[in-house]
Amino acid sequence: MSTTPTPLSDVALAQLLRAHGLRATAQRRAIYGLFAGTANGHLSAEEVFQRARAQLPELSRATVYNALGELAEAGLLGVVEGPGPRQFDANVSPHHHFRCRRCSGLYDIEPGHIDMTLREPGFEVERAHVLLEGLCPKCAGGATESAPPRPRPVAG
Amino acid sequence: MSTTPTPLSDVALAQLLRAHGLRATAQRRAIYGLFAGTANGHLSAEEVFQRARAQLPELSRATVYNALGELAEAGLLGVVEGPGPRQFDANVSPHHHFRCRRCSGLYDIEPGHIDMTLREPGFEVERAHVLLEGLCPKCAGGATESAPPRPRPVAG
DNA sequence: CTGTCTGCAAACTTTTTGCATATAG
DNA sequence: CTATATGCAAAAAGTTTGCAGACAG
Repeated sequence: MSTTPTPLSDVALAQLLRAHGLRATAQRRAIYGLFAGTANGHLSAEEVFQRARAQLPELSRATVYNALGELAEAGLLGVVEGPGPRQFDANVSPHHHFRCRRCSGLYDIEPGHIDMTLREPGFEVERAHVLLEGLCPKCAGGATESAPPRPRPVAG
Repeated sequence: MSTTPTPLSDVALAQLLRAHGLRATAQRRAIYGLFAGTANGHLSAEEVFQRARAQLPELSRATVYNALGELAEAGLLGVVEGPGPRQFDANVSPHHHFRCRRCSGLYDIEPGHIDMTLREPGFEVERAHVLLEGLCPKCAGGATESAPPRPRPVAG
């Protein structure tokens, strides 16, 4: 139940960003630094905004949303959708999640620890949901790879 | 990849609702009828609103949201969270989902068909996410079962 | 320099809420 | 009858967008 507890230096952050094709702006460094630093953190856009603003009072929400989206697309952050605001996850290795119905806390669950009846002690699973994402037969077949990344859902 | 294709009668709908502790109002019958009728449907609140309004022009969105929430809580509908609007699912038996990155289509995946590399032919899985919900050790232990059902997330 | 990123403000989508009226049981 | 559900309208929450100016490379 943990992630890399590596508080990255500002230079290291910049390198990481560039290595992933992103310009190393102060905003992105601060934002990604929150994750790289605090490790196993799950943060919402709003939480990121609040914390990053401590270092960059000028920071705007739009930039936070942009940056988080880019970091996620670049593979530096994971995204967890569910009830309530989207959560961004410092842990990008394949793993799952447990969300508490009462406190809404989000916990990492290692792949090996899951057999649909969860061996992780202490957790009382009431509902398990697997959501796969990718291309459906309609879209995968013959389609010319290039389309709106997120055309407002329609549920086929 | 299917659900009960049973177009329930109005009386049957009413009975079902009452059996689950819900008053059988015209609105709820119309709304739940959409699911019980069209079977394997995944519908967003907005889609439900549009379709149900055909029968009940007075119907309001607030009522749709209320009804869907109650139906879900009663176990008559499943809920699928993800990118975009929440989807309500007529299929309440344990199963999973596949969402297409391109068209956002949502497909039922039977439990047996999933081994994290999906044997369902035609689907190209790019991302698999398991989200478990229930009570975490903090909340399960000693806690006096009674708390806000959905206290705005905080991600512990 | 030049293309990308930022901040601002405004819009948009989805969902929730308060309150008076209507209706199921 | 009475508690519960509805409709309306307004607001909240979360996210996206357009555009002029700033900054990384």
